Amino acid sequence: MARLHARIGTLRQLEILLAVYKEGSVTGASKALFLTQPTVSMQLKKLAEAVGTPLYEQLGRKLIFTQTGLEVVRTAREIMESIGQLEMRLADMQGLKAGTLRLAVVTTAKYFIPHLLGEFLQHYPQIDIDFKVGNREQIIDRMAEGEDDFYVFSHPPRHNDLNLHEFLPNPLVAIAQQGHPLSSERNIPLQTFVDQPFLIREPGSGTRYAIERHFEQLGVEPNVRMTVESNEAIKHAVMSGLGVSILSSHTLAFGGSSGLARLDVEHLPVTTRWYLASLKARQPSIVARTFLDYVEACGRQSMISHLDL
Amino acid sequence: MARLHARIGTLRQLEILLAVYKEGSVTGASKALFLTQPTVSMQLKKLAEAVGTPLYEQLGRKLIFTQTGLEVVRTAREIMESIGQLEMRLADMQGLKAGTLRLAVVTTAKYFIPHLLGEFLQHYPQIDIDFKVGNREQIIDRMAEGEDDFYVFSHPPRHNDLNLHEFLPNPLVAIAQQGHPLSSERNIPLQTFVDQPFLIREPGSGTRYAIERHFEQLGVEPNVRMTVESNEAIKHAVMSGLGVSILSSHTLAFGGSSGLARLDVEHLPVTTRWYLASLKARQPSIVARTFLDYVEACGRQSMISHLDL
DNA sequence: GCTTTATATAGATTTTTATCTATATAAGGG
DNA sequence: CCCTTATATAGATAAAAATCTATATAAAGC
Repeated sequence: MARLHARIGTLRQLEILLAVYKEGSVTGASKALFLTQPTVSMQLKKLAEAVGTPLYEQLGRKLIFTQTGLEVVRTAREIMESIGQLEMRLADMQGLKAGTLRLAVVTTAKYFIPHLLGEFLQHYPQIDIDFKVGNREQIIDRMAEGEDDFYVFSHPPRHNDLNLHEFLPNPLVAIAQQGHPLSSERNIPLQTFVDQPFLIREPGSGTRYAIERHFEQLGVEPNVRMTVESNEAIKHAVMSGLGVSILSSHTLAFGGSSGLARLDVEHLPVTTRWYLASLKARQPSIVARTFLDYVEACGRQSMISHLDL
Repeated sequence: MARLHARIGTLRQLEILLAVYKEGSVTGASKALFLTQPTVSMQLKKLAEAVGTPLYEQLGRKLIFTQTGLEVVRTAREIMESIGQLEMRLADMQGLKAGTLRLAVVTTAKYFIPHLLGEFLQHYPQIDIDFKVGNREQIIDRMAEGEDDFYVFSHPPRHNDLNLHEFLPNPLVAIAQQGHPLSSERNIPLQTFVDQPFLIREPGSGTRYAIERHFEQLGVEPNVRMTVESNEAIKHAVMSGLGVSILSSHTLAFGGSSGLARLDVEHLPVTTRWYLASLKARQPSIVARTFLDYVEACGRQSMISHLDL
């Protein structure tokens, strides 16, 4: 019986295979791993030789994994998972709070998450953070890969295989240019507000989703003049008088409301919440559990105190 | 982040660790792996360095695994299991009947199992066989490790987590020295038989277990003069006139009855059966399934045809 | 058609892994 | 006490693994 790795390759080769599978290309994987493309190509060749069968075929610019390749990818994942679990168990035994916390957050959460993380890291300086930002739809897609500890949404998808931890209010408030005629009025009729030129986030964003639902329930339709793919761009458009909008208070916190006025409109703010979502199928690491404990114990209070506008 | 195997060692080192754990010693493992003892010692040292903690301590001549060591053993097993599963899936995909069939059989089964295996291997020459022999008690102990595809018993333990496949009759017959006064008699009274000097297998053996139970049910007690730990030794003792005994027909098959006579005793032979037992918790490999199919389809008939005495 | 993107192969080099022989040290058993 | 059993360490060597630079070939895109 041949030595084990003569039959299945080395751990390094399996690592490289997973990177190629993930990136979808040899060149992409080489960049991600800081290697040259020929290194990756050669390692994959050796792995295929060890296994005894081609792992993928090249179709023009695309790599098409063979069934064998997919099975080897699966096993490589299992092995990496076993190793990851070992490291967690060892860390547990050592009472170490070290490792990587992986978060994927919707765009609007990027305004407060770094502050929350900063405070968390003061307590646990050994923890690394891997922090990805995307709109709601992108984060939902990313969840399918299951590589993150938590996903931060204000409107999590309806899933039975998700753990949801509500952790913070996320009020969506009406804003206008500072000095706007409506800015000095109280209890502005909603219809007056939505008749203004209205700026809204792109389809797929949680903020747009919440606004559309709220307006639908109230039976009003905003006078949309511009769809904008960034909270910052919306703020600047409002500041320059292009229209009014509704944004999360979080985008306005930490000094983010200069040049803007909050409008007092009936039926607003839209009351939403922030959730930490995690996959039930994913065993939480110590780091993940530590973060969750921290958020519930003190991170929440700290973030709320920054929401006054 | 350091390269994977810098944190957990190489697959080879994990293989070696498992051998040390299994053999209980560095020297034992080196023999099992056909390596020198210092090689094994060095590889374990490197593995402990990769993991960052001692894996075992030496207490005089004994190795005591640390908790960390046990966790690494566990992960090594998971990894080997994943690799084993991959190989089975690949073999499945290739329609290959190759791999290793692992059997652990009680002593008496060693008389026919090699013949059965020989015929099986003519059909599937790519299959390797790993074949262990022990008495009933030893095989039951071995089952706790769950490393074998099948365990061959005539009296399997009563377990809910076992699959049992009855596959062959195992008649236990009375024997005496060729030319013995009783050898020409028909329908010998049982009491006459058990009054002869009686030779019996050692406690823990399936044959002894079956005989004791049968005699208990019939309310007789054999005149035991010798306990012998081997079927062959019993046969030779009987041949030289030291007494009579009861042994499985299988020990007498394939030319194994020269110098012996079978006695026609009332209430004998004891009718027992051979079982292939497998653990429900263990996913059967293709090879295991193939063997089971073979046994049920033709191996059984072949073995029965050799039982005429 | 030309340029860009993408993988494979060749050749070379460095580093690492795996293993051996020789020896030292310690513990257990008679 | 001496011999045997057992692991660790030192030093050396060969093989394998990992990686790079250079180049060839093919397909896609403009």
